[in-house]
Amino acid sequence: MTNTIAMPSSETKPMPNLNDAQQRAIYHTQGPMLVLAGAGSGKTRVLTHKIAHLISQGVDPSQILAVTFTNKAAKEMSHRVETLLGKGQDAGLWIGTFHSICSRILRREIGKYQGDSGRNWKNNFVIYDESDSMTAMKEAIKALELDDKLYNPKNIRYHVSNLKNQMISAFQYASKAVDFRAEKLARIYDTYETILYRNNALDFDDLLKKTVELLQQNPDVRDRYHRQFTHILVDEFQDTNDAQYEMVRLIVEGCTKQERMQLNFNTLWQNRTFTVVGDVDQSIYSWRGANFKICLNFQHDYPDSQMIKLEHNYRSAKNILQVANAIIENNSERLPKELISVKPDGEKVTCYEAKDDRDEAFYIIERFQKLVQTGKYRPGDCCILYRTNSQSRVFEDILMSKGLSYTVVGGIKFYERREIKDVLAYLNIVFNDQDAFSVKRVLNVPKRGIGKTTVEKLETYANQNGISLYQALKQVDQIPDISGKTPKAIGGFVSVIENLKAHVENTSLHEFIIYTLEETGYLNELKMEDPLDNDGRIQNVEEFVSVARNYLLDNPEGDLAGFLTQMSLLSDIDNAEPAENKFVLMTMHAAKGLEFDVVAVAGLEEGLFPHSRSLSDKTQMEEERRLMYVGVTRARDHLFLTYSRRRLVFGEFRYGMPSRFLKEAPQELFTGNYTLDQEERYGGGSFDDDYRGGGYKRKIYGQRESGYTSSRFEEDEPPVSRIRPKRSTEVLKVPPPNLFPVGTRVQHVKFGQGTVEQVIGEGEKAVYNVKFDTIPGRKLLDPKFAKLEAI
DNA sequence: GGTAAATCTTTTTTT
DNA sequence: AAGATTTACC
Repeated sequence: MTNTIAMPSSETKPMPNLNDAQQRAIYHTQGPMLVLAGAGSGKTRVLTHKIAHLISQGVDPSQILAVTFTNKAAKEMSHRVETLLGKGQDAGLWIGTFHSICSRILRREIGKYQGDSGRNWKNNFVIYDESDSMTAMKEAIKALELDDKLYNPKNIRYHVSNLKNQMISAFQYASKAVDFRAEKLARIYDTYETILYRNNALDFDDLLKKTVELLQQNPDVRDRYHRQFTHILVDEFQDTNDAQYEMVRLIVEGCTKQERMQLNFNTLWQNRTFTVVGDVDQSIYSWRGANFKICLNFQHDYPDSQMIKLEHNYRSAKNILQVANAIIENNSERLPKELISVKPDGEKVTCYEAKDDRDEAFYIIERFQKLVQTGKYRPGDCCILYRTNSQSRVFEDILMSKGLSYTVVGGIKFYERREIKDVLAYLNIVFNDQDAFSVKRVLNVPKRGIGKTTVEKLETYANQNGISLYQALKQVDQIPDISGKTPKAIGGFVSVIENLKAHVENTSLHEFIIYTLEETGYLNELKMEDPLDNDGRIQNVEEFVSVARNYLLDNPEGDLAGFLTQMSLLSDIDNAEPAENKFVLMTMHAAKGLEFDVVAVAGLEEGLFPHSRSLSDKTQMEEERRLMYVGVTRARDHLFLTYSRRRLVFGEFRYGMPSRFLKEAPQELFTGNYTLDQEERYGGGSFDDDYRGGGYKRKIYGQRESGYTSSRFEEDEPPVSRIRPKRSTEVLKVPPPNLFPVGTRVQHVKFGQGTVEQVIGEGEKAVYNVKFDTIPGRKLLDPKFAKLEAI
């Protein structure tokens, strides 16, 4: 980093190493501004310098609100501001994700929030993650005695989440319900809300929605934050959703949407900064409610806003950037822009066709090793990117077998592990004993002899008497049906919790967690279960204690509330320690905002990337393409793009065609063994015969021969697909292999037209998973029996 | 109420 | 193929 520059004392003395557009973005501090910042254009630098500039101009840090996309980005940004200004100079700055900023506001103000049907949360609310929210949704559907086949909890949760992101309440949704199903949905939504309310819990979407409603309902609260935050900056603006935008708008303008008409923007913008930074081409979270049209509409919402484009890319070699530019040009919904690379051409982009997923992993890892051997790169500079988390497995297997160390970012998150959730459940109960989910989770962990039927009786009693589950536990003696040893066991649990409650005040956080682990007998049970800690559970629990200790070191004022909040909102990427001796693996979503010298994008196959769920929808396909753009633009020096002819999914081989994204790039920028042309691929001959080696290509091929022998022979002739073993001996007309590759449009006599989403099994035994346009769900069809025609 | 066996489900991306 | 969840039996 070249950030050893002193801050200028006035606006007339520009900072060195910043280009003209960057400087204009930094020094414009009056009024709204949209910064369209392409990948690698120094967006983070602009934001940090702008914050530092504001503070150096006398703005109190507590007047600045900076919103980032991840907690890690927040941490990094405040660190960089400190580097620019000196330690502690940024004290009081509000910086964090929308979710963490909203929790901070709600912890203070939720008492003033008026929920529907008089539901008023208390400030010791707990935050439910996706799985808790899922449990609540299942409970809601069950409570209404609805069939969870017809009302799929996952589906409905997704639907409710979307409604919340659009600020639509159950009540509002019910009033507009047009059919029977919508009415039921509204009922489920409302029941779900009731369950969360009874547990004094909020889900992720509530953090945003309830903050917005709080600000709408209370002019005094709104005005307080409006006065405080005179300088607001939002990063990754293209991934903002409606609720988030409305929250920012409420604080920036200090008025409701209705009052907005009378607002005098001329006076509003005096000494007020509102800067949003984004790149429409990198909008990859629409499935989470993000709406990049907010970005496109910004100038319409704020006609007096300034707009600045950062179009110089300081990150990627020219060849890499050209590939990215060529691919993204295939999107129609975008603001035209061409990123200009300031770096040399660099090497050609390598495109590799692997025999299978293992071959692909071997190839990438060996190429990475070669680059590390040159001494120019460390393993930590090399990153493997993929579409789905499940793809990490093959890479991990092979890295492990080679004895190489690696970090997987994402996937199973630390705090989603069973033992961590158990400990967190105890802490949650101490903090908020209304949280019935946590009570249920650990009531019998460690085993206390309290079973399912007992829990059901307790719940019934609690519901009948309008008390919380924990209150019911306390009154167990008055519940007629529970007898024998059970009341004593329950009493034991209650006294453990009461004992913990008595200790929480005067014990430091990590000591309290250790106390909890011992007092509850949880640690003992772990030790009994697995004395050698083969599963690493004890280690994870110990790690958790360290997490708490670190939290206290970072936040000297921190308490249980703050710790629990942070634990709920922390994502895996936030914890990812940059270790220079470890290869990095992650999804392209997780890679947003990061950069690496060496990058491989793996699994470039139709149906995987672009994902099968996006094949038939133009909007979704464009989002996949933006994701590809994000992946490619992570690379500084070297880029590998790979795909496999077949891959093991759910224990079956699946066949795919090379991703369309590869074909969208100018082929003269590629090198490698690829064959993207379908006619050539199926014109006859095996893959190996088909190989047309040139100098460089042959070298790769040679490596492959020597390096991947074991994988080639072990897997070359896989056991016959098990999908249709019974009929396989019958003499039938055999369709050629991959008659209908993934993505093919097909016609069926009965079902009409559809798209092939998967090919399961090999050649003649292949069956095709087809999504028909008019029928919900997918149909598994065998062309030997079903009349299928490509159209 | 607890265990072992059988069966179902998973893989889109995440605050 | 692996994990989670449900069921069957003690």
